[in-house]
Amino acid sequence: MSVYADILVPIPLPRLFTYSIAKDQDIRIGHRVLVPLGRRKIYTGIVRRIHEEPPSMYKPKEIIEVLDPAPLIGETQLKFWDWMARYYVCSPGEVMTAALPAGLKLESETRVRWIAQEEIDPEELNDNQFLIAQALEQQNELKLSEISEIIGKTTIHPIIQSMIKKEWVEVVERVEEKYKPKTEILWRLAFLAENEDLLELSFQNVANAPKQRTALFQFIDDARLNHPGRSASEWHKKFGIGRAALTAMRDKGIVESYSFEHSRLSFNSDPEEKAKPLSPAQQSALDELKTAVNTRKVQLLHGVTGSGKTEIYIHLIEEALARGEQVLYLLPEIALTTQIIQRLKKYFGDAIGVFHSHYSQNERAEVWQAVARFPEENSYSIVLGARSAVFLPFENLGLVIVDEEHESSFKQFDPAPRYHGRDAAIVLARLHGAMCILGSATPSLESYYNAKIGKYDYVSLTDRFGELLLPEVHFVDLSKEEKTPGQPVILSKEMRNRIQNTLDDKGQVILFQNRRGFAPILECQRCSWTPECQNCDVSLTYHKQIHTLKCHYCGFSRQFPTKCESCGHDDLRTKSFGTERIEEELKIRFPSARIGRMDWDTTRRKHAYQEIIDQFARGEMDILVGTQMLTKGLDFDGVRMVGILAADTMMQYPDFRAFERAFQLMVQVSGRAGRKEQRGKVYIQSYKPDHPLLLDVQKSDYERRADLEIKKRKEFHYPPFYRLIRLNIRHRDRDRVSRAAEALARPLRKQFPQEVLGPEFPAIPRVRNQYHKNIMLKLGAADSLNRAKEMIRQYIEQLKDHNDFKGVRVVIDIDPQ
DNA sequence: AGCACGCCGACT
DNA sequence: GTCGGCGTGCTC
Repeated sequence: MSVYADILVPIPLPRLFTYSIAKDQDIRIGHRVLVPLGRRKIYTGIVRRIHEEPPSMYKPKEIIEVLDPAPLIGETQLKFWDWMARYYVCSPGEVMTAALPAGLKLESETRVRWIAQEEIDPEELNDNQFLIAQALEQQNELKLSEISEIIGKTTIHPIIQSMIKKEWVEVVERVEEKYKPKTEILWRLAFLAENEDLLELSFQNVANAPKQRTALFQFIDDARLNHPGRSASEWHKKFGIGRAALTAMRDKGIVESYSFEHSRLSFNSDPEEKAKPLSPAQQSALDELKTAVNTRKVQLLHGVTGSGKTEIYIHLIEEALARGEQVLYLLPEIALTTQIIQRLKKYFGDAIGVFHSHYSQNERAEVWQAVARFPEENSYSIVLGARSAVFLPFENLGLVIVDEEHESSFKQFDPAPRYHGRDAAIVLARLHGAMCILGSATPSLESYYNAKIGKYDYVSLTDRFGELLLPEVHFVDLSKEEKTPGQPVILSKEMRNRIQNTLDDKGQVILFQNRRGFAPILECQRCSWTPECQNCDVSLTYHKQIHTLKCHYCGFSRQFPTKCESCGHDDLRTKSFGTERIEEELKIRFPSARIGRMDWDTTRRKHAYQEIIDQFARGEMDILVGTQMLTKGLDFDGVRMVGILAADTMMQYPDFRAFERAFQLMVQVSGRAGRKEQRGKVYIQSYKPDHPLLLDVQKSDYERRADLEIKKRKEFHYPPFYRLIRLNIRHRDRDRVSRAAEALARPLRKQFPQEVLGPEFPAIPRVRNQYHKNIMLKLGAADSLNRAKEMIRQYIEQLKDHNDFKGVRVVIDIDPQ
């Protein structure tokens, strides 16, 4: 009886493929295998099902090789992958691509090789063939991409085919092990240190060479301590033994050099500290959270900045480790700084692994393996990571922490799977039966609402630890500011004075400007009135080309107003300014101050972000200007003052989450002021200093603001009351996109009346020569999410059958941000 | 995602 | 005529 396996391959295909298993192959579910796919490619696959049903329509190919002795992907992981593909409506292959580090995904590469024995008469070759032949003389083998580069063409297959026909070249498929262990050449004693005879002989051999004699003593000491050996550079630096002495000793047969494989990860730091005792408030929060050990209900920990959430996590982690369980600690990428890593390493030493998108593929493969080894030696029981850490091979996960859970950067945007790290972590915890804790100083409305209706438990920690006081929040009224016509006020007079005073007192200043301030929003120069959408409660965006105001959410558009509809003033202008401009202004206003900037542009280099933070922390900078990067996980003791320069643009951003985000950002930035002893000061520039949102920020009244926003969400049919699905339609032809989007929207409107927004061009309608259009679908509690997804799938299928819509791509984004 | 196949406009 | 670009469909 033949046995078959359904294999998952890392390409965006809707189905699994069936292969036959050879008699001598020991294959189980979750095994990593090598399979042929298509004419010549070879891919890494994962075994999903083993059965004895021979396919009737085709003859299955055979599995080439089983890559590991034991299955690499566990049962729970496979279930998690399935959930993700189903929930986020993507192919299982796309999930596999995201989940498995590239170092563990072998893939074949086509190479062309010269095989003709005799010399070929150049007359016989055409130009392209000549170029390839010439290149193959230099290099034995060429990749297809290299050939395409050499002859400067994209279509190269016919040329290669013609050369194969003449038997000049052949193509070979090479599968390379992508993961490469890091190796180092070490020097050690060539024999056992217990061998007295050889020792004696060796000493005679180096009698006339003082350097070698010194070295020999060290080699013997090392050997007795089971030291693996030292590199040539270490011999030189530490003991002054040069390469010449080493090679001389090798020639005499005393020492040897060998290649030593060592991990990129270090397993040599032990915990230095025990968890600190908790304050009464922290202790009671901890006790409340621990009820989840039995209930397995998601816990929302609402703890203001400085309340010591991390300490509580440390206690929970200790307890999970004591139970022999693994821990996953998720943070948004930008909050994953060395500050938090080092802090946790102090308590847990080598037990903690870090997983980051900045890591190389080899490092990621090693972290993967170190998690998989659990609970053996040199393995990770705790992982601190960004969202992709949810894919690590946990077998016995007992605790999942998602800190800064409100951060929208937890959502993967492109490519698929477009998953939310927090939501995926909650599902992962449920699959493992693990405790799940969401932490934030400003919880997302979704989580807060879930806590309100009792789906989650709500634990609040409102005292700042160790007498820390909430910062004092003051407003600067920009409407009272004298201004040069046509120029926005960047730094008001009062803001400049406050900065000067802080600098005079040797305090540091943080100035915050949301990058979103670039969205062109129309504003009255007298009363700061801004036109808003009649359906969506958001500001309209000015579109210069068509001189129209538009809502990016529902697509509503209106004419450019001739005068302010609030005060009748006729001077309406678009306003926006960014961090770079602020930096310039500061340099002019405070020529002697040392000014730094932290935004997307200045942190693109690999360590730039860390360098800026370190410089600022060491007090080598007086003023730091930046975007929301400043809000995350940074504790600076010297900061006396925080300035928020454009509170209004944050609130006017055309998005239903604008107020939620503005509140979160302002509260989080304010939290950077005055960590110890001194009460920090926060100054907020605004044209509407009496805006209720700003007053909530001033009082740090999260709950009032959240309750209010929740009411609005309910009224305007937004999450958490309605689920959103965004359909993104793309094609090179603008009109075809519009027609296809309309054709897709029509059946949706019929099926879900009132709840289809768009189709609309996004703010940037053309990206990389592709036009985009979005349809937003809102699903109420009565609608079944699965039914809706199935329908969308069908509609997209129907769309593709239509001749006019050939080549139109539709991307589905579930719970878009 | 690759890759082959086949259609069609541009140049030796 | 053939070369090469590009759209379309298939991969166990």
